Amino acid sequence: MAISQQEFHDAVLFILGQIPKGKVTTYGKIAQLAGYPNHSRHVGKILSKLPSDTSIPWHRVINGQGRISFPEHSERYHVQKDKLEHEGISFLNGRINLKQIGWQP
DNA sequence: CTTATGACCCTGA
DNA sequence: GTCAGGGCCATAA
Repeated sequence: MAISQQEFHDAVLFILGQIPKGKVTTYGKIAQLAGYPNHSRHVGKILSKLPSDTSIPWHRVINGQGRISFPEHSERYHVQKDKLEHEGISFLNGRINLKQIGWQP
């Protein structure tokens, strides 16, 4: 029996729920914690399929460069940035200091 | 089967 | 610090 992708999906959602308010993490980190180190892209894929009314804090996920993985002109970028700033996370030149507010289990 | 795409990551220049 | 190249894996055509 092949590895269940449902497990990966659930693991990602569970990990997202563990991220404390005011902290952020990266796609690769989530994939790693879920047990699939090389599935960073799939994390984003899962998030892209989440409904807009979800209670999952998807906005606490950014890329390894400390940047939001959306073009600055896009609507999603501003939504995520607004949510993060609302939690007290500060942006410096469009970037987040992962050293400071990067979540570590 | 091969290509193309995607909310990515690591390394080297 | 930024940028480009290669790698990674699942899905769609």
